[in-house]
Amino acid sequence: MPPEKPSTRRPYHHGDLRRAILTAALDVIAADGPSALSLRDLARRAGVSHAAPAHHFKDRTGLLTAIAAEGFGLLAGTLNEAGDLKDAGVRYVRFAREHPAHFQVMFTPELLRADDLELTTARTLAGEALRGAVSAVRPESLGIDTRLAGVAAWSLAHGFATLLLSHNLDGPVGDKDPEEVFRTLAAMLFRRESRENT
Amino acid sequence: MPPEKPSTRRPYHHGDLRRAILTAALDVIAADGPSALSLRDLARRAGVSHAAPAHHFKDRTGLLTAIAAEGFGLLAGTLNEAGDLKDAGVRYVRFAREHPAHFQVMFTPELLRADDLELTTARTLAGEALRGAVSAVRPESLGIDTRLAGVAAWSLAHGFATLLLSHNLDGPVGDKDPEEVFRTLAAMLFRRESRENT
DNA sequence: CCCGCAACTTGACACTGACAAGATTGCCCG
DNA sequence: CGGGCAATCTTGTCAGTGTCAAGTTGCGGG
Repeated sequence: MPPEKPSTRRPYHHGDLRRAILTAALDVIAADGPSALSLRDLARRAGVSHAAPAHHFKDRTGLLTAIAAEGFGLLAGTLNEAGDLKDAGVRYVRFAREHPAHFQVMFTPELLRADDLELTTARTLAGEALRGAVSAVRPESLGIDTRLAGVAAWSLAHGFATLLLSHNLDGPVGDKDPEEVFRTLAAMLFRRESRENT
Repeated sequence: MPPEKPSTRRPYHHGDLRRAILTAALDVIAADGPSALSLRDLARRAGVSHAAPAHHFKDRTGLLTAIAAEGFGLLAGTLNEAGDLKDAGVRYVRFAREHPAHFQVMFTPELLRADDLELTTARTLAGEALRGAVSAVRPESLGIDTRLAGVAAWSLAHGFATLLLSHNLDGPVGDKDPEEVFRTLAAMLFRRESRENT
């Protein structure tokens, strides 16, 4: 008898196994962190054999590197749409909240293949987007070195996002909208000197 | 013959296996991150059997939780010695650089036993030290909510430290002293409004 | 002195990432 | 149109890991 049992029988070719494994991996990482990620578990979820993922990502490191590259691409995209620097910061925080798995992996270099081409180019793109947003505020008009202003803005946004994801701001921020809170912080950092009276 | 070969013969009891494993673990984590940590490897380094670590830490999670608790203790100690808030920030950054393994584990909650007593008390201590340093600047005199000022200061220091450890500031900061750079950032955040003329 | 308990060992099991070799299938080129 | 080829996926295997259970060793207090 030929294997015509289409309802239960899986096709030999998954169709889009790469995407399926990526999204499953993102779920696992968002829930339990990168250390909880198991290639065999992802294969089981996708209904394929335990060695199938290796064909798309070669490695565990390869999978995580692909995730990081995708993350930097997404981040660059949203940063490039930002109006001003404060908006860029808000988008940075929003990105971390909407893509926690990407975010976490992007900034854990020991999990990544540092010389991967897709990764490095995507990261460069995101870096340029960030620098663009910073230079738009003309920090030199505040008497501040542009590069330092960039580091300050990035540190503030990155620290806020990181603390948020690690549930260290649940107390202070409470149920307030994190993006709104961050807007206040950004205002603290880049307020003009009030030379005008009052 | 009695076992008098102190040079080659290992005693059955290690002496201070707990500390030995902790420091070995810190080395591994600082070099290759928490995911590279293997209990069996630590046991080998200490010259004990593969199950010996479990007696002191029960778990891999237990070991990491102990590291995090120790880290929060150290952090609380140094923050309590800070003169003002800027100094506290500098100490925060210095702590991250001098104890990168502790720092990384402390802020990776999915690796920790969240309800561990030692951990929660140490973390609370560190949190109080931080709040103390923030309240000392009387942020309300700047027209800023104290709680938000704390979040801002913490975010800035934490983001800077995190980006530093993940080698994301190697370009911008270069070979400059990171603590000095951070001093500049802190000054940006908490400068007074220059109401006085000039 | 001895006995109890903490520190450590030995052994086992299920799970994992990685590799090698084979099976299946879509599809491109003749 | 059909044959082969390369991409995709499977099966089998190996060393390494965390964790548990059960046994050993040896120190210190009764």
